[in-house]
Amino acid sequence: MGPPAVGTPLTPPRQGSRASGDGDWVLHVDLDQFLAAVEVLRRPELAGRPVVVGGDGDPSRPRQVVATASYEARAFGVRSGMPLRLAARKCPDAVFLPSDRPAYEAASARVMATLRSFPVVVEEWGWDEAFVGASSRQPEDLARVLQARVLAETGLSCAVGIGETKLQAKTATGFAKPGGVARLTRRTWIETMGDRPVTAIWGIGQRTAARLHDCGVTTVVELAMADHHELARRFGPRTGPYLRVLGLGGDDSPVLDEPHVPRSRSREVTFEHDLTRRAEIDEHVARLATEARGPVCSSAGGRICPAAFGRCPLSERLHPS
DNA sequence: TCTGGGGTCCTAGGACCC
DNA sequence: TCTGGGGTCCTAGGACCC
Ligand SMILES: Nc1ccn([C@H]2C[C@H](O)[C@@H](COP(=O)(O)OP(=O)(O)OP(=O)(O)O)O2)c(=O)n1
Ligand SMILES: [Mg+2]
Ligand SMILES: [Mg+2]
Repeated sequence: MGPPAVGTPLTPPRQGSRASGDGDWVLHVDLDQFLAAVEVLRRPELAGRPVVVGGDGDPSRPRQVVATASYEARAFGVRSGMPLRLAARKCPDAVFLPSDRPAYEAASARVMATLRSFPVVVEEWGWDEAFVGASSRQPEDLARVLQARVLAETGLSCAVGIGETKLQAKTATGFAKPGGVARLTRRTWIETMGDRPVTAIWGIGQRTAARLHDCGVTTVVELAMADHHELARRFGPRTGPYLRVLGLGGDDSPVLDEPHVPRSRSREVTFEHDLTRRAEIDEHVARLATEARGPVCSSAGGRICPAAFGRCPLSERLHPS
């Protein structure tokens, strides 16, 4: 989440048209151990076992990472983004599986279709999550109905967060994992999140946290109380004040049901051994560019990015043919 | 153990125009 | 002859997320 498209609301989250009017709620649905769950669905004998999905599924090969790990594998310390070989050390008995995008895309589509079958507004966010805008006296009841329907239709379980803002709902989902329902509101935001580090907020990572630390802001409540002039000076006229809005639990930006229109497409690959010959590099760059561009008649652009870890990635925008 | 691949949005700065 | 300020459009790169 970046700054709001227009203006810079400095007031605390307020009642919004769709987000937080009386009886209006934002729900955030996030599937549990998504890729691993999809794999277990097709191979039920894996249920209860540590499962690690990532790369080509061969943990003896370098330059591959974990996409996700089942909760059983997480108990051994395996996490998304971790080198596959490290995962194999931490959990030698895990079942390692290659990533199968088409299967996950199909599962994701079924989940989204299930959510859209309700009289609610659905905003997809990535493969395995969605914001749901709904009017409900008992949002927890609605959450459980959504969970039951998703499970019945797809065999997948999910957690649901409830809030007056997207940020509250998204954050609440973390407390609902796995399979549960949790609510976070303006009233409970500071008591729940106040003492946590600013990185607990969706959209604030290590770099921003380090810069905030330089101006004495470490926790969420400190961010919520920070001087927005100071933040504006350090982070810019839009980003600075918006950071404080995040500290306060987010704004009333609505759940949008517009069909997702991809902004970009890209292809990139990391080679087991660095490429050294110029001709070889050119060959792969050309191939990736062609793949990114897609079918001849496609009107989408894309990026190529010949890069090595720790070096400068180079990229260039491609244009519709 | 040695760090993927696919995205999103924002900002800075250059080109160009008035 | 030099210069200003503002606006729009574009891209590379940064930061973040799943
Ligand atoms: N660094 C990451 C993080 C996530 N993913 C993929 C694999 C995950 O299965 C999926 C969803 O991400 P989540 O953060 O929602 O993680 P999970 O759904 O796997 O687990 P959780 O139950 O914690 O949501 O996105 C990935 O490829 N690389
Ligand atoms: Mg998930
Ligand atoms: Mg997710």
